[in-house]
Amino acid sequence: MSDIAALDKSVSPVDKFREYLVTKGQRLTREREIIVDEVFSDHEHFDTDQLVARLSGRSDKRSVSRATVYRALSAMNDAGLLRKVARPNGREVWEHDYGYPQHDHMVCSQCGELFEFHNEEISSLIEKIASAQGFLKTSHRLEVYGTCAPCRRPKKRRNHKLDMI
Amino acid sequence: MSDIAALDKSVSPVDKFREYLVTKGQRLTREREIIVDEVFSDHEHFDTDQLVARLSGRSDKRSVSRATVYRALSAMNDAGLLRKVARPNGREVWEHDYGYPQHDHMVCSQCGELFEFHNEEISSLIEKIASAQGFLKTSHRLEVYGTCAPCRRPKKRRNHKLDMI
DNA sequence: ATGAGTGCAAAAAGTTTGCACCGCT
DNA sequence: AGCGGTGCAAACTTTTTGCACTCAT
Repeated sequence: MSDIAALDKSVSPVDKFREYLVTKGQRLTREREIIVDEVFSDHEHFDTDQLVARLSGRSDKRSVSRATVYRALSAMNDAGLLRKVARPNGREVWEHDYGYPQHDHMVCSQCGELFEFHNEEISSLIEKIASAQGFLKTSHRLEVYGTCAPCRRPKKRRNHKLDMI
Repeated sequence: MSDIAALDKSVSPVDKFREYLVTKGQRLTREREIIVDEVFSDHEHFDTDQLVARLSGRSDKRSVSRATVYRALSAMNDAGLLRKVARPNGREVWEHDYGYPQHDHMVCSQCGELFEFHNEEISSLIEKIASAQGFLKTSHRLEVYGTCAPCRRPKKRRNHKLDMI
């Protein structure tokens, strides 16, 4: 059901958002469209402030205020377009939840890098455990912490994102 | 190794904390001891503000300031006594990580209730996936979202924590 | 037209920090 | 004495909100 919709690439993120907004009696404004465009222009993880930096204070007609970005992200989250994920150092990060296969994350405590992985067994196992307790699962969030392969071989120093804070 | 220590009930949280502090050249002050006592007096999840409310502004000799509570929680986290977990509605919550068996959480989106569960299969599966990618796992955090059993039978209204915000 | 949406600035919420004073070792 | 710790208040960071104006339907 929702899985099918989520994998149906024929409906663009913007259209998906519009569909959601309609059901809520809300509108797809120019600002919201700009934000969706920007957010889905690549598959990178991003935090709210990064997005605000990219969108606000522009000189052209594609500038959006901080408040509107916050409001839009919240709506996109409710619409199923985005979800919040792992924080390499306490910060929340957004990622696409629509048109992107289900996956989880490994977070390197050394360099802060995020690694995505998908495993069917885990999903079904979680599903099984939940239903066994009468819990109706809608989603899950799994983060594995530790040290990534590159950081485990200390040949030379690598990019320590965590140090850059 | 660290698993063994974590399950060794002969070392109290306070002692565990002292051990950690010594290695850091820090001290187990009266305030820190009060905080550890309070935090380990029961197994409930709590947020920082709740703890501050219980500890600051007291008239007796067991009053601790907000800043000190924040500083102590951070240290206890580093010491392995506490860890942050699921936020039923965006808030971070603390729980015991020391002397308490590994477990994960199901979060009810309806009432906000947290349900703990433990499953060995999941842990080993995660372990397997991580090492397959050369990732050295130290810990994980899994949250399952959905609707809990009580909230699924809509006989009558129940405590909606989420509404109380 | 009309109700939702936007920008701006102020306010809230949550957490950190500078500093003078306190106390353990 | 010397260094870490505490309390307090100010500063910060991040997110939310009130309000007058704008715009999508």
